[in-house]
Amino acid sequence: MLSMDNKKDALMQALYSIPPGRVVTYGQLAKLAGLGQAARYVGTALKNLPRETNLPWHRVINAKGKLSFAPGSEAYKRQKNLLVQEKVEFENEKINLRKFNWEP
DNA sequence: TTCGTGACGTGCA
DNA sequence: GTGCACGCCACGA
Repeated sequence: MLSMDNKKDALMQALYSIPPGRVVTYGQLAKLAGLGQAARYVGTALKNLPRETNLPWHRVINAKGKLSFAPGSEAYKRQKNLLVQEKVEFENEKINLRKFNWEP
């Protein structure tokens, strides 16, 4: 035991618990996974996820309520599309955390 | 072990 | 609202 992958595991579990139609920030997810202020690590971890994954990585946005991708990029459009499909609304390229932020 | 990097966050001008 | 500096954590060379 004593696996050092627990951080990633905890992160993946926290990620998997995010309900559809809701979003959480990188910092929030880090805290939920028990990683403290490791928002940057969350981004790095999600980056390593395969494109074809069952995990709702698209429900993770930054504290400003926006996507952490260059506007117009393929990745940006991909994430936005997935969120819109879940009824998450965009107000001028940004999400209203008051309405869509998930608080467990 | 030390150094640089990153899909980040918060405070302040 | 926008931009910048600094802080945080984990990771790989």
